[in-house]
Amino acid sequence: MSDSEDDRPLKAKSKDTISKADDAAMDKQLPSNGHVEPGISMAMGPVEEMDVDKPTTNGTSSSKRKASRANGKSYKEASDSDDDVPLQKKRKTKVAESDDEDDVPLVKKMAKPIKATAAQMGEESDDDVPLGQQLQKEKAVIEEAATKEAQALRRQDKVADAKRKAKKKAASDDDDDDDVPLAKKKKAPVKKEGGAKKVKKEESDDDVPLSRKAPAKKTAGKAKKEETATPAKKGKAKVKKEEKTAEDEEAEAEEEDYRWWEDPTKGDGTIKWRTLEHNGVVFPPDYEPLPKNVKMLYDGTPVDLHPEAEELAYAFGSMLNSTHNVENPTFVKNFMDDFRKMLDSTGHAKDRDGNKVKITKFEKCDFQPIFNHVDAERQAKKALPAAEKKKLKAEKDEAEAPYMYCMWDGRKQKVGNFRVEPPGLFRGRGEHPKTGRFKKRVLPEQITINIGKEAMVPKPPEGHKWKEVKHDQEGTWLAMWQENINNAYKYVMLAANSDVKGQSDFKKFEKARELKKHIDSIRADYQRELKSEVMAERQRATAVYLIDQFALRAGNEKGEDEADTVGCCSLKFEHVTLRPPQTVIFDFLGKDSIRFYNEVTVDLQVFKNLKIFKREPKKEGDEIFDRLTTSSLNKHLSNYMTGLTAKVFRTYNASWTMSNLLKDMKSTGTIPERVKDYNDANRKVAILCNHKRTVAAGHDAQMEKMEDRINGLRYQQYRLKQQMLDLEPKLKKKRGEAYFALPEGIDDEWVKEYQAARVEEERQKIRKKFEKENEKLVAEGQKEMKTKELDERLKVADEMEAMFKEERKKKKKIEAEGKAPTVEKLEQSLEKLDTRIATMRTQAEDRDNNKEVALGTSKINYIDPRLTVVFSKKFNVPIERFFSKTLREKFDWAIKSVDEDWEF
DNA sequence: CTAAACAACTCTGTTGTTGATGC
DNA sequence: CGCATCAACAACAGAGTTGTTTA
Repeated sequence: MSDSEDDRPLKAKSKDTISKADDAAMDKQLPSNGHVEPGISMAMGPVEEMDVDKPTTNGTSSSKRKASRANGKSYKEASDSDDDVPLQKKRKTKVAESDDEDDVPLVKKMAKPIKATAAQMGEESDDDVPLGQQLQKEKAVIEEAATKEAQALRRQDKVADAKRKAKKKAASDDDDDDDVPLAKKKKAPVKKEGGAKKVKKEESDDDVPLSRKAPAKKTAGKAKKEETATPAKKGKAKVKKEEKTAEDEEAEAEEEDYRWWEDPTKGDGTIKWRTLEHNGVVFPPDYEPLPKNVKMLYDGTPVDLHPEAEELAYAFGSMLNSTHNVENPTFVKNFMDDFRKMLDSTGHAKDRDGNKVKITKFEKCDFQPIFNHVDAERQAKKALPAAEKKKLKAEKDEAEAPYMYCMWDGRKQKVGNFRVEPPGLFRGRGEHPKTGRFKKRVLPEQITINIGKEAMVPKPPEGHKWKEVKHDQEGTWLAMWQENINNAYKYVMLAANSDVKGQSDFKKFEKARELKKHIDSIRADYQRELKSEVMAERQRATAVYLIDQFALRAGNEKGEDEADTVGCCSLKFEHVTLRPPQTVIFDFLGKDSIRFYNEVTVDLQVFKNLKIFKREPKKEGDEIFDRLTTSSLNKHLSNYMTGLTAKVFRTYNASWTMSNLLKDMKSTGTIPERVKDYNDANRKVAILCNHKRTVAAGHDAQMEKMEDRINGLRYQQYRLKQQMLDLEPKLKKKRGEAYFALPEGIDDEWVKEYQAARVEEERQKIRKKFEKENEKLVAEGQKEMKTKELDERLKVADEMEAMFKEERKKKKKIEAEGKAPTVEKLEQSLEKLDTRIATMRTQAEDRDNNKEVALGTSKINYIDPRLTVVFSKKFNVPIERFFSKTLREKFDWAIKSVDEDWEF
């Protein structure tokens, strides 16, 4: 097959269309070319329902999905033999062999009859619904799908129409009240102006029409409101700033009872603010050259460096303890490249006699002196008296105070990241090709300021000027620059607890909730399109399936100079392994180079499709979805619902899962237990989203410690039992040998060690106490105690040791302890130990389960906070147990807006 | 008309700091 | 009660997604 028209001729591509014969061939489980693992069918057992997901028509309700994900079992017998059904619509759009042409225009494709759906629906059986009901349901769904499709078509036309109009009309701003997304309507004309403006500089800003017609009209109501509110508040805010005490802050919070989420004028619209005042950014401190006596060595010789070059050496030297970086060849190579370049441009290193030293080889560089110096400084800083530390912090806080807040439409708002990122060595994540390169200091000349037209522009540092000052009301950023490694944009924006961020967060979750209304038809559609003869369509349907079912990310294309990671659309041949009959194994690096590994059971059709997409001549390195891009996917999704994109599915599925888990929960028990119930649900969502973390360094040790403590308790139980025997030997017969035996996992060796540890512990305790008392005595000017006294005291431990020894020798004769011991009393202690062991076990399990799952990300970004508020109210757990202070501020809107009946 | 570039925003795990806890 | 330890938190900066503009 020749791919001559393709830009990347080496990449194999799928055919345009899939013939019936093609499809049929895939049914014979030829080990063919689809990289299929030999059949290992998994045991299939009944799967318990985990949530009350509304069953969807296709038998893949998300409840089953989740269950199958959780226990790795399939939920459906392979009963689906769709390909015997004649696909009557053999309407080939192209000759099968002509490759690489564009696909049929979307409209044409959409017009395809939905008969296939009907046929398919008929054969798939939803095992837990009676047949009669099932058929009815299916019929309804098919009809719905038909309507939806028609709607989608109409919508599409309209959008296209609107776009054409917009182009013609340019800046004219009349609204026709159709369902064309607002953003799109507005964006086109307004951005035109923006584009033109961009060429201009600050001084010509005056001729830019600030009062753009459209925005002015749109926000008229809001503006009025603001006019009355602003002056008063401004005045107060200023007074507050002078002496901001805790009480003031509180009073302010109380009077600031603005509920934007109830304000109908807030929300969409592209104008984000009317007035904006802020003080710009904080620059990192200038580089302070190292003291004269601290120098890096080259080939054993201390060398002098130009301060700019020294800054690089400093950057490398100060992270010598991070072997992960410093011993990474890419990191070292990139660093040395930049270091040498810097040396070339700033003049070479010199030895103490002023002779040039050409630094070339990393092996000859010794940064240890720099590290030692930095480390000493760090220690010194750490060792500073508390008062001193406090003072320094107060000074810093005061210096930064002006940058912490801005005035946004007259309201005081917290700024998120007002500090310009300091220079340093770039640490990409995963195997980033640019790791180790020097991220340069950002100069004011690179920074663009975005601020209100009337506001005072913050002064750049002495002798500098800003790159540009903008008044872009459509942007929510206050300042912006580009970093030199990837030319990535960096923005200074508001903090998460600000109104704007809250609003967009709110919108995000509302959008996810809206998806609920469309999800059934979307699922029905992709089920049908999984069998489309048009390759692009089939790939798209399969991708949507994966995104919906397994919470994959969209997966944009990535460049050569980025870490090699993928998402759904960019999955490659080697990332997906197929194991008949219908198991798919995903194994790839996703965002942040986090491994995504999942063995899942998929619909037979999906399995077959993946096999087709992997067909020859594709091989490792080739894309599975070669006819699909994230934009085409999102474009398709947006036909169902304004603003629907791949990422919305993640939000939707996460919140929907959480919602169902919480709905069914009857959390009783203590508050910690209820919190744990919540966290368990949280964890399921985190696993769904593949939110991982590296196992903490001390985790294993920690687990061992816990295990040891549990065993200690179990040994205590054993001793108690032996004591019972001491009191009542008959018990041995009554309860059986096993009852009195050493617990499993504990042997004589362990006991010996355990006892030795106890004895040692006791000794330490005594010594410590002794020393302390002595110190005190000295401090009071008295004589300290003799070592004899210590020895005397240590006798307690000696006795203990002797007793243990005796015990071990006699074997199983342990005398009952305590005053008036009875079997009953011992029994009681035994039970107490039982509960302690149980709680400790769950604690240990919990910790172990959590070792590589990060709960925070899903809590902060995916789970609708209102669900947490509902849980908190329903089960009477203070919200503080779930949301930290900052999170409570971020989710203020959620905390104040729902009662316990609210549903996602 | 694509593909790359530009732009702006969300999401992500790690790191440094802080506050609670246990001894 | 003072101290050390450790977990929880907030800050951080890199890595995605999405949409628009330009070559």
